[in-house]
Amino acid sequence: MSKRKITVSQLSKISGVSVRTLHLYDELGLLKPCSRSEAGYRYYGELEMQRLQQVLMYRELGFPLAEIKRLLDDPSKALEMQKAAFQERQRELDTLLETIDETIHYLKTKGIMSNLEFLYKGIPKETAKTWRKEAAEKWGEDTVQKSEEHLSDLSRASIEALKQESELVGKLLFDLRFNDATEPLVQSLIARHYAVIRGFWGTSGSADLQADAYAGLGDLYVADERYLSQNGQSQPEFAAFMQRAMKYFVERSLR
Amino acid sequence: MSKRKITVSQLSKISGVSVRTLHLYDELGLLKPCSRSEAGYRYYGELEMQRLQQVLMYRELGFPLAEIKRLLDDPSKALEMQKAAFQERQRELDTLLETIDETIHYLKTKGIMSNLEFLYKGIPKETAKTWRKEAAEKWGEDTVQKSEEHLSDLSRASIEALKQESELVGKLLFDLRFNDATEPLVQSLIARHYAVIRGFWGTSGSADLQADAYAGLGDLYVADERYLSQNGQSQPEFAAFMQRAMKYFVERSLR
DNA sequence: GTTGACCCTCACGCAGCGTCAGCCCTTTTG
DNA sequence: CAAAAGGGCTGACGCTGCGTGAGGGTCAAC
Repeated sequence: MSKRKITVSQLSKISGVSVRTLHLYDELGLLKPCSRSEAGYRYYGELEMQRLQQVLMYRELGFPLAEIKRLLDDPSKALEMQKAAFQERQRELDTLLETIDETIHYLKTKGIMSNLEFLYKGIPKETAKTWRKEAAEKWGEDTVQKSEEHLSDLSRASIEALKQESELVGKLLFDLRFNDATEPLVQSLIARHYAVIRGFWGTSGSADLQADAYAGLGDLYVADERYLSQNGQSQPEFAAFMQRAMKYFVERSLR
Repeated sequence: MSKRKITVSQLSKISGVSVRTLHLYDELGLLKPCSRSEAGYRYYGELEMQRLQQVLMYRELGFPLAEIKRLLDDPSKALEMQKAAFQERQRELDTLLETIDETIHYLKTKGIMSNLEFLYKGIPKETAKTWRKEAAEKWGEDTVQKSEEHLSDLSRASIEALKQESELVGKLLFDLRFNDATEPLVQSLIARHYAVIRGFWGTSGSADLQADAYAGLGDLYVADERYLSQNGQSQPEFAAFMQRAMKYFVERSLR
């Protein structure tokens, strides 16, 4: 039973929030010190630290302070709040999936997909659906062992894949850096690169703006060699190649 | 050349921002109407709509309005802003990877990993590194065709995998719903379930709080049958099973 | 007793809007 | 043709979640 009380600044240092914030939380009744000295000094105990953790957790989830107070003061609301957080996450994932669908649709209608098709010949048009089915088959065989082998990989994979993909596309393009920037193979890879970059950026903004931004990135590659350096070696001719290819891609396929 | 001008409320409806916001942006010089009627009415044209899109794009990326104005008014700053956006995304991905590492580390030190190991026997301890290597080998053979087959899958996969994983774990647990909630196999799957849920929620908050939240989720499953319903059929005994298993897991492994 | 390092309470300021109020303009309706 | 309805305009104040002082007490050490 640690009985030690802690001052504002100490709590501030421990928790990472400012003293001012603690003052405010006190004022709002969100986090009151467990005791005060005669001089008015605030002292916090174990329970207060726990409560602060809770406050910060919900704050991170985007809850307004007033709501956090309600939730923490009325424990019967606990279920509600779990629900909200959970559904929020679900919604985010759904919209992410939607934007990917939109991107694909966008690429198709803009005629870029036809460009890509020569790479994908042998694979049916509805790549997305194919992917879904393959995944379903792959993961459908739910013998415990087999599935479990993949299990721990997946959440890592989900993020890692994004980085890997970007690296892969970069690698392929690097190998082609002495080719003509306008030839179909290069351009189809650039289209893929574009999609990946959109993935990194998020997908807000109109098509036009994305195009501008993408073209700008090509200039950036030339201006700042760090972006495309490999093993610490800058690759000026690769940068120039990318700039040409991206520019051509924007002109031809995105306008 | 569409010459049609548009009023505030119309632009508001199209773009989804409030009229007040448009007024504010005008005042700040962020988005001025292309013309005004004698009565002072604001009229916006094509260019203004495009500019608004840009503003909203950078706003979504978290740029303050003042900075957005600087960026858009001074085209020479374009490179800087691309840089910022790009690095921001990179940083987010990095921290995501970190939190996953932390989670794994956390599970290990808490002794849960030892629980899981019986499922992973045959696979070395450093699952993460193994995964990295496997991926490198798999994608290292960079003959264009082979790699390209996976390419379009990846960005979908990254998000889909998270959902798939959660569904898979749920499915496995469902098949075990008549078993004892405390037996090792069930508990190791629950541990996985816990990790996935953390993934959905994000990973803020202390270990204690996450534990509380997780236990609470178990209650939620029982309280609201929609969470665990399959094909529209609610599964009360499954919910009860999950509640037992999760509760036991929290008591045994997280306290 | 004095010097710092703390602590306190106002109180103002900031972004990014929401939300009136009070008034003018334009379009529709009777 | 006039009146009502529906926008639009410009202030101006409010809100959240703090940062950043000012002005002043307190506490431990020297």
